[in-house]
Amino acid sequence: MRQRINQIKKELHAQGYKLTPQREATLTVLLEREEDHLSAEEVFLLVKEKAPEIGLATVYRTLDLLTELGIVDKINFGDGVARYDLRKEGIDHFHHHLVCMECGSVEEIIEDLLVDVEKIVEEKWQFRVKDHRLTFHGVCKNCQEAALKSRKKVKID
Amino acid sequence: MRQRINQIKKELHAQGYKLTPQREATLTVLLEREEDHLSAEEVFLLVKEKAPEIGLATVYRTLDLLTELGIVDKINFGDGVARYDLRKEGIDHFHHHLVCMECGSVEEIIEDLLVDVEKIVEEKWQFRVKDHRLTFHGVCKNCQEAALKSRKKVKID
DNA sequence: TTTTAATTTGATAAAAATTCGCAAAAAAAT
DNA sequence: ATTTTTTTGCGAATTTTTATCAAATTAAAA
Repeated sequence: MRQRINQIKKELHAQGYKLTPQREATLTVLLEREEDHLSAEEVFLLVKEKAPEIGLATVYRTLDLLTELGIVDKINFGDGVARYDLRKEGIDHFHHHLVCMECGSVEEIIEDLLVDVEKIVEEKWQFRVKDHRLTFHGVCKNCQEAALKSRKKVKID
Repeated sequence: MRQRINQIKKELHAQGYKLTPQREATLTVLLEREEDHLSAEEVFLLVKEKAPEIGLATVYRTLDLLTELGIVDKINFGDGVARYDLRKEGIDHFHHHLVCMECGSVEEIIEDLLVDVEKIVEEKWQFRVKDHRLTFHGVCKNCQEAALKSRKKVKID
């Protein structure tokens, strides 16, 4: 993790920005909760535990900055809040989400499923693809099983 | 267009809702600007031209209702506003977007590019896919050409 | 056709998320 | 040590969306 932060520190410096304590605290939170998809507010609350003096605006500014540098992805699942997602090391842009319509859970897929599709888009629409967002909405494994169980229960009753 | 509205009227009635003049005006706007991706505010202004007495809240309510019934898709390109997009007739969910990072234009693709990908997701992650959102970010044809031209110009200067 | 009940609406207030303005603090450059 | 630049924290302001509620509209019942 230290190493990862150092890497990002370099990227910041390369663009003329500094790794301030506030920015480091924010990054630490993002790293610690890499699996999650935190909103700015959520990041703020978590950072506050480490550095109580930090302001919400600073968190927003930091997240903006990291987004601009391509260190995090700003995503939106349609619930009215922006969420921030640390990019995996070495991976350009390929990472997708499975959003469960029942329980709201968000699972991540780190596999590139779109190589062929991108090729089609580039050729057929003459569109130079730089990045993409792919989200599937549906029912996760858990909820499928839960639904099955509760249906069985109803039958018994 | 009349026909399309009538079809939707039936869908509304089937769910116990009425096609009020306000709702019809909203639908008309959505139909007239099918190519665009209007925000609630934009829809509101356009509807106001036809029916000046309409309130913003009603437009929001109507768009919500239409979203719930699956007549429109609520999408979010990350610019902080929800946009609403009439679904094509007969087409379930397959429609994607090309968002240009230079000029902000949004092009629509009405082709299903994800049949294979969905199959993989269903199998590998045991996730029952109901819908998806796929957006490509990149540079549109126009901007590519413009960039080419301006580069040539610089060379001449 | 009048009465009654249920839906829908418009206006405005309220809420939620994000950005702005600006003086103070911190860091870097001179 | 001073000056300049960046960054921060705070609160106010903005923006987008939702909630409230009485009035208007529509459908149903009598």
